[in-house]
Amino acid sequence: MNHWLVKSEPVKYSWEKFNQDGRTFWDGVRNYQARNNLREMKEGDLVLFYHSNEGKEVVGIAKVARGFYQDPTTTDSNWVVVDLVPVESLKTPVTLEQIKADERLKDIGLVRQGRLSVMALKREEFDRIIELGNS
DNA sequence: GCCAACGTTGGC
DNA sequence: GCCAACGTTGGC
Repeated sequence: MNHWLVKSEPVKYSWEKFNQDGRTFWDGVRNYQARNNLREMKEGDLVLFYHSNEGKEVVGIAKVARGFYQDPTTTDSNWVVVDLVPVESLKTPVTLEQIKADERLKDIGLVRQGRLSVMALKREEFDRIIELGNS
């Protein structure tokens, strides 16, 4: 199983809204690197949900409910989406500041490649963030 | 609101 | 195929 992190601006699509919806397709990715990551997501993979711009913190855990398929919001076959469902909220959100300050997390994609909106996480990184979020 | 980082586009 | 110009993202 793989681990991922996706970003969303809460103004556009927040964790709260996601939980109300119960399920969503992750659209709007228009970057090849992010798209390639979407294509590698498999049903059952776990995904951290990060709020960019406002909050700047990891707020919850989601799960891939359906692997990639054509983005229904465009006819351009370059772009795909995956279906996500919420799993649980972190007890305390893990801020970007905490991540940068953590010896084990300071090299993750979120810090090194700030603009990428869908990225892979190592299991250790994923587990560490969960640990911080539940302590 | 500014700016750094970085991806994309287009001229040559 | 290089590189300058430009656009977008996201932290501050």
